[in-house]
Amino acid sequence: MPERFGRRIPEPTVVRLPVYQRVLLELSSHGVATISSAELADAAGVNAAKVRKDLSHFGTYGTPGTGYDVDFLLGQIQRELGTDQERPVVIVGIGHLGHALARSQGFAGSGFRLAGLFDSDHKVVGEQVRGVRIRPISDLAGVCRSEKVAVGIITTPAVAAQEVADHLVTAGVGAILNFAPAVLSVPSEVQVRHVDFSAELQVLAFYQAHPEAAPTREAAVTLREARSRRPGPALSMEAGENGGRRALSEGRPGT
Amino acid sequence: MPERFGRRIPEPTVVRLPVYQRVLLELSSHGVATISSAELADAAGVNAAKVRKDLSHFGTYGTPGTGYDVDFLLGQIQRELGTDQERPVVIVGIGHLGHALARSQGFAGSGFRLAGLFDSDHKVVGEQVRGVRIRPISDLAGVCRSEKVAVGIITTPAVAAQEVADHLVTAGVGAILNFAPAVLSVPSEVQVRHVDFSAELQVLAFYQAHPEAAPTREAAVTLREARSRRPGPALSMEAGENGGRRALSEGRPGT
DNA sequence: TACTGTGAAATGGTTCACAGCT
DNA sequence: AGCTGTGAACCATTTCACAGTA
Repeated sequence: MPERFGRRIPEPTVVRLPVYQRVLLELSSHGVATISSAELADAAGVNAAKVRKDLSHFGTYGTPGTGYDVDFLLGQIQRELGTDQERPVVIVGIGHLGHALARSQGFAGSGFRLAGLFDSDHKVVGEQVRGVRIRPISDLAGVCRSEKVAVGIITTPAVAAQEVADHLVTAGVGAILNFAPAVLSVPSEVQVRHVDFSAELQVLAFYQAHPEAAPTREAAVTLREARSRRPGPALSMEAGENGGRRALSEGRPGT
Repeated sequence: MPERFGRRIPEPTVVRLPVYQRVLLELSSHGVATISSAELADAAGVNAAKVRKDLSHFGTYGTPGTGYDVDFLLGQIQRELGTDQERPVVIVGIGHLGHALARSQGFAGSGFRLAGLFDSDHKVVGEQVRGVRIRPISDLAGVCRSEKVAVGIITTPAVAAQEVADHLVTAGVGAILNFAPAVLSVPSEVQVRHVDFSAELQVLAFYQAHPEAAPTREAAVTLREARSRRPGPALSMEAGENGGRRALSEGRPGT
């Protein structure tokens, strides 16, 4: 029996769920009906054991001898991730990056809704991005409370980040995605994730300068390659012209 | 003796290096002369043992009984990260995100130089961002080769990402920072790091929906708090008015 | 005394390998 | 025959705890 919750879910597992979700979404749109852990692993750039172990934390979703039903598994993952509900988020700091995130496609379809944009600069307050008005920081706490905002995104300069985080925490926001290059100090019950563009560049540069110190990476494979490297027809980009849903590696049709 | 290279450096260690660097940069600008592993750990949001183990991979930089010399340690970390050299990078896909990254401060001071901007859209080709002209993708390989580009940044839509990655690899670019929501398939000697904004949001949402499954986080502390929680004077924002460089937790002056 | 550097122990995540199901 | 789910083995990283040094 799978470990039906109460248990801790490893962070690396949770990080991989959105990747599986994306692959399954694409497979589903191509009319693929079932997929094995090995194929899903190829497409996600991980290995098959990891896929199976990851999924086993949530339930028994596969069928021995066949694999996983794409649409069913997709539904389960979306349920776990809460992609079905709409979580309100705010972005604080509407510079170029804040603008870019506000306009990105990452919200719709991933279960998030832009509940507010905030900036301290009087010159941008009042502007609209995607139909959402930019408000002054003084409105932040009020909006977070009234809209029950779950996640706050910080895209301010580093010097302002801690102050904004304090406002968010005070307003009851329980999760923060921080793009500012600063370490935030928040109560331990608040979740924080840090996205640091220049740190990522530096990590790449480091391993480039010291190849002998580099970890060995697992090679990923495109969906098309995942299919062609295993027995089965090539993955067509025109979804299922034969009408029926297919397994990713069923026997060649018409032979 | 510290393990003087040849050895593998754990990825988590490399990821923390830029964080230490940033903290030390700030300490240095405040005129702080020395810092203990415990204080650096507080400011970086990690624990002291981790700081010491991380640094031990590179050399013996500390002084028992005293701690680390801020400027010396900063210099060593910058040397390890190669922050002293200027690495040329290109950005492919100059939408809102590409624009934002091109304009960001993350390049200068982190050891990177914008060597080229590329987009497939004829409408933006020819525009300038930060004095760098946007060129067509057909110029990509040529520029990468002639400028010896080390790192390629992909900020295209997901569908274009693999094709761009192929171009970069062909042109000899050995490291890719991928912002597109797609798993890239590249030769194993090419380093890839993936920054996925909406996946990060989903991870936060997941742990918010399942608090019982959440990992327990280590609480960080601001530089100011790091100092005040330990015996010593408050960290002043006006750098060293007493002229001399100070330890972060030296005894109270004038008592 | 106060701190670093580091073996050794503990933890946590990954991979193996196979029993069991379809 | 083929593939899942999962204990057990393995490996990497973190944390402990302390000998050694300024």
